[in-house]
Amino acid sequence: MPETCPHNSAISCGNCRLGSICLPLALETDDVVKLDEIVQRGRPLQKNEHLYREGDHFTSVYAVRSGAIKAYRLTGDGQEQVTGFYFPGEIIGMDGISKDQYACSAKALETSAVCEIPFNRLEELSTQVPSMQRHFFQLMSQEITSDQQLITLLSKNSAEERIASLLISISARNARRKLSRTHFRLPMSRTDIGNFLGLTVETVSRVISRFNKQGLIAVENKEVTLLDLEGLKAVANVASDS
Amino acid sequence: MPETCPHNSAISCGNCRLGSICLPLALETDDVVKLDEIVQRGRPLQKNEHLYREGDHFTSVYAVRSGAIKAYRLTGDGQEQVTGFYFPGEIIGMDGISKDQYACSAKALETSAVCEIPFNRLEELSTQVPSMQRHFFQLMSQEITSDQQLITLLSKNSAEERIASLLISISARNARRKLSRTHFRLPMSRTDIGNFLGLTVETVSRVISRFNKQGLIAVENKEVTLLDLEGLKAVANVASDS
DNA sequence: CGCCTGGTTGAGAATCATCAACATCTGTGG
DNA sequence: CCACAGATGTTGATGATTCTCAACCAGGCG
Repeated sequence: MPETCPHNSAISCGNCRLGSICLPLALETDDVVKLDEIVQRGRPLQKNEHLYREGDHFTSVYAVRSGAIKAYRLTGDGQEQVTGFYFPGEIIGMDGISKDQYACSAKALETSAVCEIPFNRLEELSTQVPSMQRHFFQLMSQEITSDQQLITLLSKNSAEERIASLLISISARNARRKLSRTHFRLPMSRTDIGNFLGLTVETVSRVISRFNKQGLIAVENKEVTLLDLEGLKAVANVASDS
Repeated sequence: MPETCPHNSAISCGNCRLGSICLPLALETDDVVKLDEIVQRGRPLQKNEHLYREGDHFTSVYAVRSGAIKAYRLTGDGQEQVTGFYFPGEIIGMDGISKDQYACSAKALETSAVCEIPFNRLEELSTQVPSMQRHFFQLMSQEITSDQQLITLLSKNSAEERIASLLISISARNARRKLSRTHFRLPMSRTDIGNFLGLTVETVSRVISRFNKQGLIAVENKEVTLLDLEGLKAVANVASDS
C-alpha cells in the first residue's frame, strides 16, 4: 500500500475522518492519492476572517475541515442574506464556477480549517477519474437541492417551522459526523440565523425562548440541547426520518 | 464540413437557434456533432403533461426547445412549491443527479418541446471533451446562483418587489432569445406565480392590478406589456442593468 | 346553457417587523 | 481583577403587510 499522502505527513484525504462525507467518498485508494496531491491545506482561519469575498476571482472550492463557515451575499441596499452554513465535511464555493467569480462571500464563524481544492486541477482530475467527475456533479446537485429546500422553507413555513427545521438540520449534520444529535453549540449569532431564515433577530430570539419555555429545547446562549426531537420535528412539519 | 446532425435531418444542435444560450455554447464544431449524437428529440409535451415526476429514477437532463416548463415539489402537507420556470434554451433536471432520482416534478405549462440529454452519455462526453465538462459545471453553478437569488428575493423582499423582479427576469430572458423585452404572454397561472414567489393568489392578483393602475404595466389576462421598465426596476430594487 | 376553473376584489385576522428599552456577554485596558 | 464599552441578545408595545375567508366575475368546454 502506498504512502497515503506524499507531501504532508500529518493530514491527508486518506486518513481524514471526514472522508466518508467529503470528496473522497466514492474514490478508489489510488484515486484518493491523486486527490491528495492537488488539495492544499493552509493555516486556519480566525473567527470573522474571510475565505473569499463576493466578486473575487474564482480559483478553488473548499472543504471545511473544522469550525464553521457562513456564506452570504449583500443585497442592493446593503443587507446581508446568508445563503448557507457549512460544517466539517461540506464543500463551499461552487457558486463561483458559472461566472468565474464567487457569487457569495465566505466568512469563518469561529476558528476554522479548510482544504483548498484548486478548481482547474479538480477539472483535470475529473476527466481522468470518472468517479471523481460523477461525485463532483453529485455534490453540486446536492447544493441545488438543499437550496431548493431552503426556498420551500422560506416560502411556505412560519417562523417556528423555520427555526425548528434549522435546529433539526444541524442535529442531523452533527449525527453524520458522529457527534451528539441532541447537544451542540450554535456557531452563528442570532442575527445570522435571522439573515438565513428571512426573519428578524427579535423573532428568532422570541421563538427560541418559546421553544425553551415549552421544554422542546434547553438553551443557554449558544449552547443548545434538543430535549424533544420528535416534538421539534412535529413543529417543523417534517417527516420523522429527515 | 460534416453533416451537422447524422441522425435527424430536421433538427440539430448545430442549426439550433438556441445554441448560443444552451449547451453547445462553448463547443467546437465537431464537438457539437458529438453532442448531437447523444441528444434525443421526442414528441412534444402537451400542456400539463409531466416530463418527469419527483422520485422518478434520474436518467436525463432536458433542454427546453419551445414552450415553458415549471419545476415544483410537494411539501409534506401537499402544497406545491414551484422551484423554477424554464424557458427555451434553459436546462432542467440537474437536481436529480445527487440522489439518482429527480427532486422535483417537471410539467409543461403549454405545448413544449424538449431535447433529452441522457446523463450517462453526457458524463462520458464530458470526460472526452473538457470544454463540455466545464460548460456543464457552469450550468449547474448557474442553477445554484439563480436559486440563491430566489432565496434572497423570498427572504428580504416585499410582494411588490418579488413580482416586479419576476417580470423583469422574464423580460431579460426574452431579450436573450431576441424576443420582445416589453411584451409577452405569461405561460403560468397566477397560482403558479404565487407558489413560486411565496405569495397567495390573491396577493399576486392585487399587486398585478396595482401595477396596472399605476401604469407600470398593461395586463390583459396572461398578456403583459411592460410600459415602464425603469419604473419596474425601481420597484424591484435592482440595479438598472440586471 | 350551465358548470368548473381561474382570476379579481373586499373585509377582517394573524404573523411578523419595527421601534424602543433593557439585560447580558465579551473582551479590553486600567 | 475589576470596570467599562460595545456588541449581542431579550422582551414588550404597536403597526404594517400579507394571509384567510368569502363573494363575485369571466372565460372555456362539455
